[in-house]
Parts: sequence; structure tokens; C-alpha cells
Amino acid sequence: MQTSPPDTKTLIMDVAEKLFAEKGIDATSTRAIVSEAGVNLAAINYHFGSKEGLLKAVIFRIVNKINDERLSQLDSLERNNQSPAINAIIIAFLSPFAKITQEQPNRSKYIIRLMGKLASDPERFWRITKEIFTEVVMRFSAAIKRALPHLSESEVMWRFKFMLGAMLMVVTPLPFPDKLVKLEPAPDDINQALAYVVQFVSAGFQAPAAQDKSILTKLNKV
Amino acid sequence: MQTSPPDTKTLIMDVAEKLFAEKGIDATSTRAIVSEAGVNLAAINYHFGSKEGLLKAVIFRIVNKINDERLSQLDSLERNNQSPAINAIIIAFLSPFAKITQEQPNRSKYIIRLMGKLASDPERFWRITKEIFTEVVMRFSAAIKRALPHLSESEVMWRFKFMLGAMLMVVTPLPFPDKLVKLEPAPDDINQALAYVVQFVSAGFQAPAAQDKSILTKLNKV
DNA sequence: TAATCATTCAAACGTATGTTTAAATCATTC
DNA sequence: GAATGATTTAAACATACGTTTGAATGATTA
Repeated sequence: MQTSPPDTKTLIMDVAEKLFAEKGIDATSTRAIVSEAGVNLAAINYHFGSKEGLLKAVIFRIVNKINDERLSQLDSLERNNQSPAINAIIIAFLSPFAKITQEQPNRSKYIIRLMGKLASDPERFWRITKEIFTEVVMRFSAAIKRALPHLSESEVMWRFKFMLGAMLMVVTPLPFPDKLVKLEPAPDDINQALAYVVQFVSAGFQAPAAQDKSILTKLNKV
Repeated sequence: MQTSPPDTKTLIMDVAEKLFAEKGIDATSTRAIVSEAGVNLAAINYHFGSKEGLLKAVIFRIVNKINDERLSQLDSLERNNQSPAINAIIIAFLSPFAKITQEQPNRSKYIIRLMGKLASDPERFWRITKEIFTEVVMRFSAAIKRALPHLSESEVMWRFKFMLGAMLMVVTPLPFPDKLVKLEPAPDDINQALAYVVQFVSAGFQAPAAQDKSILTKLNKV
């Protein structure tokens, strides 16, 4: 069984995925992409219309796969129990990353980093992904609400957002001082980091509702 | 008591802070800054050397203030108790954002968004801020380690990172579907969001150590 | 084989960017 | 009030970018 060599279109998407994740989207030039892919400069515009067309293709290829897996796991959970436990919901949301890590260890780190880059440009992010993200966010937030009825809707959604933030940290190469620890996970350690984040996020979700409106209150009492 | 009109340097920093936060750093041209500030194009290079020099000046003005406040609060905690509770440590780390919101309501939303933009480019962020962030990270991670002796050093540092991720979500206008909730915090709601994140992160830190190495293990059992 | 369509190619286009220059203006000092 | 240094100004510079062009090559079909 031999794999056929990737065509130009796939080649460009693979390189773009890597460079967008590593350097950022705006900081990655079309020339850098075609140079590393070994194709002609005009290929991007020929195959994808524009740089944004290429970005959209790259994102769709990733997000569709991950979200399909998320929804499939949530379906499976809800078939067994109409209101699954919060832990199971969190794992259904986070584990597709682990699965991709397992299946495609080389690509996985680029995938989440690219998500991180996109999160900082909400306008563009939403313009590109709203068609494919709405269902996942609505299904999961609804499931979480059912699992945590003691929380207000607002606090549930904020905790959902905190989960995304913690998840992004797993592959964000935030460089701590060298004297401390190097927290860039090796491909093999990503599963360890995901186990850590599930533990952290599960406890966070199950915390009682926040009481004080301002954390400054606590300070001023001291 | 009258305030003297701001000099060119301050004027440029104020406008840059606003535009960097609103449009992003790379997407904000030097021409856009000087145009809104009403100064000459060469003023940025004259006063700050380069665009990155200006960015650094803008960031330092913010981060120095926040980190001084963090360290002062941690000092105060450790004067009373050599090993303060995890909750108090977290509040000491997160609350300076709330304090700035209180003191400078107009600027606070720009400050917050600019931190969000920077978070998506960790390498640049760290290149600029490592001189002033090292002390804070080392002091706080040491305090957290003392407060949570049942955790491995690796897991402590990961949870520290998760805290940063959750904190950044407070300042990242990540667009959820309109049908759900609008999670862009208004200036007045930032204190509420910070109270939420403290609650979430406290519980996360206090969770027992993670057991399974891979979350896929749990899945495969199903 | 000839014809048709898809793809690749080198080159150029138009524009926006950060930066630099050198003269002009302002403020301060002696 | 002249001289000195700091600041501002208009203009130009050099480069990098996304995109387009039209010819050349490749593949497919009649």
C-alpha cells in the first residue's frame, strides 16, 4: 500500500497550516507558503482565490473533523443518559484533540495553536467559522447547563470560556523563565497535559457559584 | 488644579494603546497612529526609535503597574503568613486588573484588550516583557507550590498556566453564537468576570492530582 | 494525433508599510 | 537677543505584500 504524493492544493494547505500556527496568519506571507511548499506563487490564488480563501480551507479541514468527533461523543453520552456528568461532557469536548494527537502527532500542535491565533481576532474568526461552530457550542453549553443546574447561565458560559482558555494553554508555547520549568509539551506529553487540564477544568466547573460580585471586596477587608 | 496638555510622547502612547487594542498591533500602522494623534509621521521613530519601541513603551506602562501591585499584595500576604492559602495567592495575582478598572475606567477596556492581543503572540509578548515578568512568575509559582505540596512541580506549573489561560479569557472577546450569551464584559462587568475566574481557578488548583496519564483511557473503556 | 481544458510558471503591478532624511521651527540657555 | 539643542515637518526611500497577467506546460478526451 503506497500513498500517492499530495497534490498542490493539499501541499499548500499543509504548509499554510504549519506557518499560520507558528508565525501567525498576517505574519505569514503567501511567498513564504509557496516557497516552503515548493510551488509557484500564483498557486494560492489559482486554487483558493485569495489568502483568506486558503485560511478558510485550512480551518475547515481541522474544525470539521474535531467538531464531528465532539458531537459524536456527546451523542453517545446522551444516548446512555439524558443528563451526563460534567466530567464526561468535558472529556467529550477535549479528547478529540488527544485523538488527533494520537492519529496525527505532527499536525496536532499546529492545529490548536492556529485556534489560539484565531481567538485573538474575533471578527475574522467568526466570519470564517460561524457556520461550523454554532452547533458544537450550543450543544455542549446546553449539556453543561443541565449538569450544573445550581449555576447561573452567565456563570456557566464564563466557565465554558475558561475551559477554552485552559485548553489553549496546552499548546501555547508560553515561555516561562528558564530557571523554572519548560512547559512546552513534547508530542508524547500532550496526553499528560490534557489529563492535567481535564482534572483542573472538572474541579473548576464543579465549584460552587461565586459569591462576591467583586474580588476587591475581599482585598479591602484585609 | 488644571492638567497640562499631554506632550507628543504621551499623546502617541495613548493613541497607540487604543488602536493596538482595537485593531491589533500589526494591523495598526504608524500612519494611523500619528494621524489620530495629530502629530507628524516621524514622531514615532524620533521618540521611540521604532514601532516595536513604541509597543514596548505602551506595554511597560501597563504591566509595570500591574506587577508592582501583584508583588506588593503577595508581600503583604507573606508578612502575615509564611505560606498563604491558595485562594489569597490567586486573588493577589488576578485582582490588580480589577483595581485598574476601578481607577481608570476609560483606559481599562483598552488595557484589557491589548493584553488579549498580546496573548495570541506569546513569543513577542515574552520577548518584550520577560525582564519585568520573571520576578512575578517566580514569586507566585513558589508560593503556589508551598500552598499545594501534594502536587508535583510539573502539575503545579501546568495549573499556573491554566490560570493564565482562564484569566486571558476574561479579556479575550471570543465570539460565541449570538443566540447564546454575549460574553464581552462591559467595564462594569469585569469585576464580575474576575470573581468568576477566581472561583473557577481556585477549585482547579485545589483538585487532587490527576491520575490517568491519558484521557483517552477513559474513553476507550466506554 | 489533434483539440481542449487544467495547471504551472516567470514576471510584473499596484499598494501599503516602517523608516530615514534634511530643512524648518520651537524652546531653552547664556 | 543670539546661540544652542530639541522637536517638528514634508518628502522621499526601500522593501514587502497580495494579486494579476499571459505565455508555457501538462493532462485528458475525442
